[in-house]
Amino acid sequence: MTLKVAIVDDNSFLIHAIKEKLSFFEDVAVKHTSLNGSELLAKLEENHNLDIILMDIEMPVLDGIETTQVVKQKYPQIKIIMLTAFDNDENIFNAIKAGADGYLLKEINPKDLYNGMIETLNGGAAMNPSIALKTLKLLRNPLSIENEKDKEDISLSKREIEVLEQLSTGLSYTVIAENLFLSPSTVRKHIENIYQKLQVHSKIEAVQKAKRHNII
Amino acid sequence: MTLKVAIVDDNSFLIHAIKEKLSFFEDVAVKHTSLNGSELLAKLEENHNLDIILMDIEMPVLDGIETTQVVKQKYPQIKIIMLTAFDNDENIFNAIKAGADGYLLKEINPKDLYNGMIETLNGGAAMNPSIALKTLKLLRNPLSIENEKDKEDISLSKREIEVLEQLSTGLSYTVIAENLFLSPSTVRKHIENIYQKLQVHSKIEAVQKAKRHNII
DNA sequence: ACGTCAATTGCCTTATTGGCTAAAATAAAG
DNA sequence: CTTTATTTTAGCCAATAAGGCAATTGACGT
Repeated sequence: MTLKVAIVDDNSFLIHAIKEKLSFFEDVAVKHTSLNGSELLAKLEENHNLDIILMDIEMPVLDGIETTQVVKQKYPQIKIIMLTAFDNDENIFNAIKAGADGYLLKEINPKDLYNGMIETLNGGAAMNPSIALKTLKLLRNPLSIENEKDKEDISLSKREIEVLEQLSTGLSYTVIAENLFLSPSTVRKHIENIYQKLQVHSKIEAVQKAKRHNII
Repeated sequence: MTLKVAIVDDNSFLIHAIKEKLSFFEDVAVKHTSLNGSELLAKLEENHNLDIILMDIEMPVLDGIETTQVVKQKYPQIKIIMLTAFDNDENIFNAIKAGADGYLLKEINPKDLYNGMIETLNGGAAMNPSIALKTLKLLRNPLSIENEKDKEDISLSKREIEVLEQLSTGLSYTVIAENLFLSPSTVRKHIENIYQKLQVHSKIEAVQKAKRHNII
């Protein structure tokens, strides 16, 4: 069974270098490469039969963090390993939050890269030791996590937040209606509006997005 | 320059096994071994000229976590790698908090153990990929750190966890089926079984329970 | 008084979900 | 090579969710 890989990097020389490293391994097939996140997403729309994406972070149009977020949302089964030149804390943490399954540095040798990919496929995480240390530090220092520039301002009304709170516990429309002394129709309308504002289309997405934005 | 190592483990057979693994490497010298934390601390009082301590967690008298804390307090320059049979989240997190520089599993092969030690000495962190994954999960989901104690043993199959992962991003049955190259019926059956095992009756509840139990 | 906006409710239609039963194909274990 | 567990598929049915459209109420500020 060959390993289906995609590479995303705005530097075509580096793409070539990575392909070179992977060329040593018979069971690795580079399906396609992209110069930025949007290009990758377009290709995934066509065909998402991939095992691993090797992703750069600094890219124009759509960077590696945002791309990771989108890909993980739509195709959680595809493993994503960040493969980047820099290893500053913010990048690392954001990549992890976005759902990256590993974080390696570009100067990695072919064998380690291959091993990392295999281990990731087998349900582990590929990590450069220096990166691993940073994650340990982040864990020791939970304060450093709380956090940065985020969030477009999403303004939900008081009532909408109440509904969202109930939603987050897994209750059905009718039960929420009973709890808040409303008609089911009202609850549904509120939820409809919440979906609008959060730009989502289901309970789970709404709850998760709200949690990420600290609304609930 | 030889690497000065100490081993702490209450099982003398395992100490022997570790020494065996290290014996392949010329530049590694096992300075002394101890059967528990207090014994180690006593030896360090005499002489703390050490590079690395390989430390078990489960030990009588003074366990690996507490010992790590004390050693790191008194001799922060000594690197400590937890070398243990178990990899439950609580142990990992506590070891990290205590100041461990790495976390490996006992079934590790000699070469990886050696590499891990070298990388730790060079300012990185030694980490088993499965452990690395757990640290990532802990970072993504800081809440799961607290609620570690109360986990009834929930055993989901590999496939069920995959499905659950997809569920957690808010995808519908049909999309999950597409992503995993399954029929929607299969996905639905898996989800049904997941609900059984988790004792829940909806997507949201399943995802939340799974998160709390650090399954995803 | 007027416009705006949050909150409220209803109806209709389609899509998705959850529960139940049944069974075949694989994979893992002994 | 059986036994066992996992993975796979399907069809049926009731309940729930989601999206669109229309409309009423009350509070707020200008």
